[in-house]
Order: sequence, then C-alpha cells, then structure tokens
Amino acid sequence: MDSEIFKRFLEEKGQRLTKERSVILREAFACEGHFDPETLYADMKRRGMKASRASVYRTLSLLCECGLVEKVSKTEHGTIYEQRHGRQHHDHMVCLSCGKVIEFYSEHLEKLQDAICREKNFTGKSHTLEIRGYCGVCASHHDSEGENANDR
Amino acid sequence: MDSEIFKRFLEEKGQRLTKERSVILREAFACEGHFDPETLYADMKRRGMKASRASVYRTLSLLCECGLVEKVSKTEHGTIYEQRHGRQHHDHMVCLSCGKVIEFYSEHLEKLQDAICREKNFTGKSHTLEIRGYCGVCASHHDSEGENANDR
DNA sequence: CTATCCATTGAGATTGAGTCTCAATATATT
DNA sequence: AATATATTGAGACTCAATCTCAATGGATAG
Repeated sequence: MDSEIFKRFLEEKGQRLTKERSVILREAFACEGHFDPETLYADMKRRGMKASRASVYRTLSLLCECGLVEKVSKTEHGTIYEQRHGRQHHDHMVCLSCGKVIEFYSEHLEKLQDAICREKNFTGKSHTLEIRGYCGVCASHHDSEGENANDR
Repeated sequence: MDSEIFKRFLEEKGQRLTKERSVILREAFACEGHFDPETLYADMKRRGMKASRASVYRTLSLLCECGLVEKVSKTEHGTIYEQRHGRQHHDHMVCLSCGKVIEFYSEHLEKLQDAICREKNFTGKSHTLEIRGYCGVCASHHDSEGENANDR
C-alpha cells in the first residue's frame, strides 16, 4: 500500500506518519490524476478533514521526495502535482487558460525520440514533453475574445 | 527591424509604440536568450531607463501576442520568456553527467505533435521537450548497463 | 491654437501561491 | 514521570503578477 511506502520512507528519516499526513496522502491519491495544493486543501476542508495549509504543502514536499508524487508543471494557477506510484509514463498538455491537464501517450512519439537520440549519439534516459495551449472548451471561448476566458 | 514589426502590430490594434514600450522591447532583445520580467525591470531601472513594473508586464504580454517573444516556462522565481524573432524553435537534450545541452529540431516530431493535438482537440501554442540522458562522450565513460533509451 | 478623445503610464493597492515562524501539542524514549 | 524531539496550525510574510485610477500625452477635429 502507498501509505506503507510513505511510512517506511518517513521512518528512515526519523519522522512519523501522522494523522494529517495520512489524510493528505489519501486525498492526493483519491483524485486519480492531477491536482494542485490549493484545491486539495479546499476539498479536504470542505469534507471536514483537518490539516492546515502549511501541512498540505509540507506533506506534498515529502511525497515528492519519496517519489510517490511528482511536480508536473507550474501554471498561472499554481503548481500541478501528479500521483506517480504504479502509473505509466505519459506526456502532458496544459491549458494556458483554465489550467487543465491532459495526459497523452504516443508510441510513435517515443520511437521518434529514440531515433533522434541515436542520430545525435545521445543515450536518452527520460524525458518531459509539455505542450501548452488551449483545451477544447477554452479554445472556443478564446477565439472570439482576447484573454478573458479565465475561470477557476 | 523588430521595433518595426511591433509598431505595425500595435497600430493594427489602434495602439502606439511609446517610448516605454520601445525601451522594454530593446531590453528584451538585448539579452540574447532568456529573461524574466523582474530581472529585466531591475536591470532597466539600474541603467536609468524609466518604465514601471506595470508597463513591463503589459508590454511583455503584447510582445507575446505578436509573437516576438514567448513565455517559455514558469519557475519558482517567476516566468521565463525568450526572444523568438529570427530564432528557430528547438528542443533540448541535457546530459546528466556533464550538463551539456544539445539542441535539436525535428520537423517530423513537430508534425507528430500537431497530429496528437488535433486528436485531443487541443490547440497547441508552444511546447518544451527535454530529453535527459548521456551525451556521446559521457556515455562511453559510463559503464553502459545495457539499458535502452526508454523513459521512466 | 484649443478642445476633445482615448491610449498610456505609474504609484500603489490587491491578489494569490507558497513559505516561514513559533508557541502549543503530540509522541517516543528513558 | 520527565525529557527530548517531531509536528502542527494560525497567521505573518514574501514575491510575482495584476488591477485601479488619476494624471499625462499624442492625435485629430473644429
């Protein structure tokens, strides 16, 4: 279980898996996909679970440190994290307007990168591809207007 | 000249190329490479050129709009922009051993990304691809563990 | 030249994400 | 029980970025 991994990680550092940390871990893994700290915090509060904003940020740092969670990117609306345990590699599209993150995976793209690496005599180990632009919803608002398709 | 392009762009919108905007444009193009608004603002001030912080941000928005400049990424320390005029798009390979950065460009890769965007109904505006691994020199020094060029 | 219109500017207020501080509290160890 | 150490949360704080609005300035019509 994820909390076991986290617990072990903490104990190795002489730290503890507290109630608050458990709650935050659960919350982070509940939303299958991406999340940002503020939303996570707000959701938690709404559901009556107690943990301060400070603890949320502190715990997310710890989760990153032990690899269960990863910072994916920064947007106008804050940092986006994603759950990493047991998930397959993929790349991201990030909507510049609403901050939505779309995951995608393309075998073809991966192969092509391998080819480019060979060509440059480079031994690729990992990569990050982020495509920034506008999601379907925001693109339609965006066409007509300038910059005001902003909502949370 | 770049300021000509900017001027034309502004005039089309019924706006003017003011002294402040000129200064900011010049400053942005002076640092060959990347920059962030706060540093640009501070540098400008230090050199005794006058333009408010608000104008810096406003002008950078305009420059992005007309394509002379592009938002490249967001970091802990703010947004990074880069001058786009006359420079070709490229992606990066970063050597984990010696830190060397190799630039590359692949038409095929770009096309493929466009296709993926269409598929996801996403309007791509820009992207960043960073491949991390080992350059030719470092790879040979490295005892090759027979790993393939895969990701995560 | 003068009045008018409207883009532009800048100082400072405001927002919002994220961090830091520190006293109070919880937990483990002896 | 006493001590030591980890943790928490409220709120202060920082910093980038945006917004507000009165003052300015350039262009143009009369």
